[in-house]
Parts: sequence; structure tokens; C-alpha cells
Amino acid sequence: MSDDDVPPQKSPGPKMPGKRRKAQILGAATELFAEAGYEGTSLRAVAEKCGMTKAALYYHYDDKEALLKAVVEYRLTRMIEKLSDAVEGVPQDDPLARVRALVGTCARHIDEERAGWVVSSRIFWSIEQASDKAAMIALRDQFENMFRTEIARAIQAGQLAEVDAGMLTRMILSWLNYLPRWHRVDGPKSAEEVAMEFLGMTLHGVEAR
Amino acid sequence: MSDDDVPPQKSPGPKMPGKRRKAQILGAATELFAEAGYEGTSLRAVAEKCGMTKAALYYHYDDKEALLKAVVEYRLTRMIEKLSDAVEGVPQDDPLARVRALVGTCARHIDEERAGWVVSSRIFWSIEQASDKAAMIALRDQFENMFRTEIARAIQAGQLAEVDAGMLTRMILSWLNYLPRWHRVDGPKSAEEVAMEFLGMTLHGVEAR
DNA sequence: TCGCCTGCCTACCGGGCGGTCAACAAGTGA
DNA sequence: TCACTTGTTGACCGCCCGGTAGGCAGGCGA
Repeated sequence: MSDDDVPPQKSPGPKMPGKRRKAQILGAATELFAEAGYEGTSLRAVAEKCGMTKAALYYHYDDKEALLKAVVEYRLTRMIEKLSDAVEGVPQDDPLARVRALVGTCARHIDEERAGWVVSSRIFWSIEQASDKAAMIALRDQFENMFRTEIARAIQAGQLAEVDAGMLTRMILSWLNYLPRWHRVDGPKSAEEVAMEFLGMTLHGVEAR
Repeated sequence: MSDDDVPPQKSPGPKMPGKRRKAQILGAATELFAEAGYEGTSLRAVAEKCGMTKAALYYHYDDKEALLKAVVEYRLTRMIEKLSDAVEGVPQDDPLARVRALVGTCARHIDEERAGWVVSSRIFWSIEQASDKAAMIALRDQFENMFRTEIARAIQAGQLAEVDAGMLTRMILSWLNYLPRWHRVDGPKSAEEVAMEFLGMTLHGVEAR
């Protein structure tokens, strides 16, 4: 992510504004967690990637789990922000268009912050008993409900057939969350294009008529 | 899985036929890997779950990675077998019915061997440079191709609309693989029911007409 | 000028990790 | 009876893990 704005720096580090340091650590941790998983990543590796010592990490974050929590909450918060912005520009009386906007924006965001999303979406069932995962679960539910709400409204408005809104939401979120697993950045289609194609197939149906 | 057929046993273990031991270890490792991840699981924990010492594990498996490989290959092999059986009972000239059989069987198998499938589907991108992941990748491709083949045939036969077969395959496999993440065994619908409902929505489309 | 807060370092801790080794008990075949 | 194979044990190794303690440089406010 953003670790090139910090020169390798001599031994007694020239320090850094604090806020920037914290963001830099967050970025490094995000990438490493995504690559090797939470348990597979050592704090030494995170520190090294930031050009600092492991001990210095503890000045900014209480412990390893706090770092993980920060990663997940940051990404989820940003995702929710982007989705809110996207949905705001679409008229309320066209919930199906809002669903389209949500799907497209979500795919684009997943693509842009691939590592962060990989970590976040993996977390919810890999650490079952985090001390205060309540905050994370609340964010995840908020994220999911943005989709569920518009889908339910589209059904009510007669734009979608009378299917189970929860089921349809889960189906759409399944292939959205699964996207970064197989989609390649250098592939022929962008993540957003793929998502819109998936949505198109889901809406129109793939059975011959 | 199957660890209740072995009594806690006294210190100098009464031994076991070897084949059974190996299967028992495989089962224990599968569950633990699924719960805490590969890196998050210690061989001591696996051994303890089997009522034996860590050292004894090394008599049956070369090292930790070999154990992981065995878990993945076993589950994938069984899945492919079941899918082959399922597709065999459906006439070749009805590829869409074969797709239905594949989806239903796959969902049922995922549900039955939840832990194993969780480990397997997580593996392909969590350890990037396993010494000989070629065998695992071959199995995964074989698995995916069973779907792709029948889907492509259904399109050619005019049973499905002329969509991109690869895209449709990925979409279906996305929600199949994602199933064990959110589906609860004690929920109102079985995994197979959910999968068939998803498939129904995908085939007929959810847009109002 | 002095004291304090920030940001970081070196050095260290106990413990758990994956993995090894020599020994040994129990069954098996000659 | 004896040699061999199979499955196991307990003790041990070196390493690296997450986390801590104490100190120190530099900027900043009084």
C-alpha cells in the first residue's frame, strides 16, 4: 500500500508524525495478513516492512489482536462509506438501480483494497472468540443490511420477483466476497465488469426461453 | 469426525492397525485446521486429539505440510467421486439435469464434510508456494471442470442461454464454496435446499417480468 | 533553560513451535 | 526361540513467537 513515502531511515529513526506511522503500520499489516493469514504473520515481519522495530509497534497498538481489529474495522468502515455515497446518488424510488450501484461500487472497492477485503472477509469465522468482535460484527451486519434493504424494497416495488430477500442477498454477497479469490487484476475483465455480468445473469436468468 | 472409536488408552498405547490410525489423524487434523487454520493449529493439538504423542505423528506423516496435503487431497478426491457417481445416473442428453445433480450433490457433500471442505477451499490461495501443490491444483481443476463441462454442454444443447460458460461456472461455484461460511446446520433449510434455491433463482432470474 | 511528552531502540523473557532421536513394547513369521 | 517390523514414547533441540523493561534522542511549551 503506502510504505514508499518513508525512506529506509538510519538506526535512530527520524520519527514520524504518529498518525502517518499508524496508517503505515495498518497498511503493512493488511498486506501481510492477506498474504499469510493472521496466525501466519509475525509482528517482526510487520515491523520490518515499516522499517522499524517490533517494540515500536507496541507504542502504536496494544497487541497483535488490536492491530487485526484495526485493519478489519478500517476497511469495513471505508466500504460502508463508499456504499452510502454510491446509493445517495440514485433516486429512492428506483431500488433496483440502487442495487446495481451497490454491487458495482462494492466490486470496485474490493478490487481497489483487495488485501484489506481478503483479511476482513476471512476474519468473521477464523477467530470465533475475539474479545470484542461485537464491533466488527455490527459493521459487517451494517454492510450486509445495505444490500438487504434495497433488495427487499425492490421486491416490494415490483421490480424484482417475489423471492426470499435474505436468500438473494446472500447469493449476491457470496460471489462478491468470493471475487478476489479467483479474479486476477491483469485479467480481461475488471472486477466491476465481472460483478455487473454476474448481476445481469442473476436478474435475467440463464435458462433458455 | 471419527475419533470416538479409539478409547483414551493408557500410556504405552495399545497400538492400532496403522490404516485406522492414519485415518484418525487425518480426521483430527481436518477439524482442527478448519477451526483454527493451518498456521493456528499445532501438531501437539492434533496428537492430543488422537490420544497420542506428537512424535508418533511423524511415524505416519512426514511433516505438517504433508498432513495438510493429505487432508485436501482426500476431501477433493471424495468430492470428485461423489460428483461422478451423481452425474452417471443422469442421461447424457439432458445436461441441465446433470448440472442440477452436480449442484445438489456438491452442496450435500460440503454439508456432510464441512470441516474438510473449509480447509480445502481455503488452501489454494493461503499457501502459495507449497512444494508440490501441483497435485492439489490438478484436483481442483478437475472438480471445477465437471461443472464447466456440463454447463457448456447445456448451452450448446440450447437448454441454457448463450452466456459465458466460464463466468456462469464461477458464479455457481462461488456461492457453493461460500455456503459453509454462513449456513448453519440447525437452520431452517438444509445446505442442499439452499443450493437448489440459489440455482433456481439463477436459472429463472429474479427480475420481475 | 528545564522538564516533559513522543517515538523509537536494544536487550531480554518465557513459552510454544515444528521436528528429531534412541529406545522399547507388542505382534509376526521362521 | 529369536530376529524383525510396527507403532509408540519421553526427552530434547534450536528457533521464533508475542510481549515487556528501561533507556534515550529530539521537539515543544513554559
